[in-house]
Amino acid sequence: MLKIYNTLTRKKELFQPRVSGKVGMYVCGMTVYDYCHIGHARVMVVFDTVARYFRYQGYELTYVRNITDIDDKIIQRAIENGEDYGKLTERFIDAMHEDERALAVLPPDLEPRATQSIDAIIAMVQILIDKELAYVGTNGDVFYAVTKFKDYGRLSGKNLDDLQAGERVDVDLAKRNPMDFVLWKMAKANEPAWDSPWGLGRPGWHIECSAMSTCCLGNHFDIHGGGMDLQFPHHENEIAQSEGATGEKFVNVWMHNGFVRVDDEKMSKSLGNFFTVREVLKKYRPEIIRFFILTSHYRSPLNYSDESLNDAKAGLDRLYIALRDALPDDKIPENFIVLDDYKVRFEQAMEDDFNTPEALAVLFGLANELNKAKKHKSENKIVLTATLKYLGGLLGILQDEPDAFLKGKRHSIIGDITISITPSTTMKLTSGDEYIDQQIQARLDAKKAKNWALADKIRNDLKDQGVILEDSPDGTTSWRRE
RNA sequence: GGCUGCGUAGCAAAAUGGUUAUGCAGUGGCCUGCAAAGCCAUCUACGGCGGUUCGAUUCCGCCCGCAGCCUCCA
Repeated sequence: MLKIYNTLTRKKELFQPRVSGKVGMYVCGMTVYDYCHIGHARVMVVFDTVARYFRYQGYELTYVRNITDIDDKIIQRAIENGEDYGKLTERFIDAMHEDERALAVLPPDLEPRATQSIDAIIAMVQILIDKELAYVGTNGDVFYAVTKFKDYGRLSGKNLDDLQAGERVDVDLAKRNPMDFVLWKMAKANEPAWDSPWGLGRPGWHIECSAMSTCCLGNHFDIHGGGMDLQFPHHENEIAQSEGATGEKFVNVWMHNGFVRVDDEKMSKSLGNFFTVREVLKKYRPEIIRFFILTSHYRSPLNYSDESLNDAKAGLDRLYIALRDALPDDKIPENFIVLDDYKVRFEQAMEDDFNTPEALAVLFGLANELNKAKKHKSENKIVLTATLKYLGGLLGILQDEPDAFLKGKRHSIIGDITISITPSTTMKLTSGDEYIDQQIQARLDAKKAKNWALADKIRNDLKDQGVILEDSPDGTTSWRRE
């Protein structure tokens, strides 16, 4: 029984798909004028995890995540760069897809772009004008008349009187009401523009999402997601546009993920306190970032710091160490069994509004059992390993070979350029590993000769290079990177 | 100012009206030549004040503190 917190009702609700066995989910994606930061990574990972879980539950999911590839910031950045805006957005779309692959985020089923949805946008604006929910302002821009939509403010718990009392809205003389928002914006000279009944221009941001979601999923669909900050005005405006245009209910469940913070402040471009995914990938491997994001509930704030990333690394190491040497060749048997009690606990956690921290606690419990089974040479270790890896897979983690993960460089071997590699290839063993094996052999010889001083020196030297040696009871030595 | 939400041990982070969260770190033990890893044990908690209750970290009220939104933002 899957329960999801619905922003619209501020309650956890039992999830009931509109059509039995099917789910339509739309998530507001990126505006592509710069590299993705960790906040964007959180949206991708959170909703990827949600999508994976729906599929695991047997739902036929259509997951749509749009791309905003035309807006003021894109135009401004293109001018600054002296670059064609289309070239600019192509570059950052490619970069986004690289980041996505690195984080083991499965691509959405559909990825509509605003610039490829202009016809649908114009059609929707026209309907809103016909229904007198929208009007052409004195400057030629088309605006939505907010007061004409009776439920305006319901999602964000605001009402128009309060908003106007806030007095933080620029007074735009072209609008009838300061809260009215733009649906179609007239183009200035040399700006990218599309022909429309109201003249050359481009769509407003909010109408893009209404048009694209409706195009892909129909007038009424199950889930709409995005960051907390989109609640108002973006999602509020989407409801006004879509319900205004179609006369139908727009979305059943609204899901909003919490922010990534730095020093207790929202990570954002405007504050300038953001870390891009590729920056962080220089220090930490992609799976560590994904694990870090999953350590907190998706609606809670997530504080970004080196300390928390190091903790994530340590936790993930523990899981991989448990998986290491659990099976003769690290291969899960073909017809493996998943231990039911762990599976049930894991599912209970996930079905309680996607409680990934709790789900991870189940994995740690499993790791503890597995370590004991290994110690006692119990055959149970096979089924425990299979279960741990299987449940980890549902979260998009623990799919690497344990040795590849543990011996992989702490930071990705990818420079600025080649992040477009899958997580497992980033873990490829490097040539320096032969040297490590030689040193381990030398140390084993020294140990045999009871030359502890030499043995310890070798171990300490390797430690200084970030390599940790671990002797096992059978006389062999394994190693991993710090 | 209005509207949301949050405040859990050294750090991170869940659940819960009475019973072990979990991870990292610390302490003691086992294991080890010594370590590391692992296993066992263990110390640190529920912002403050009231109320409801046999009993509240958990429900209610007030206060304090923090964050987000009210303008583009995941």
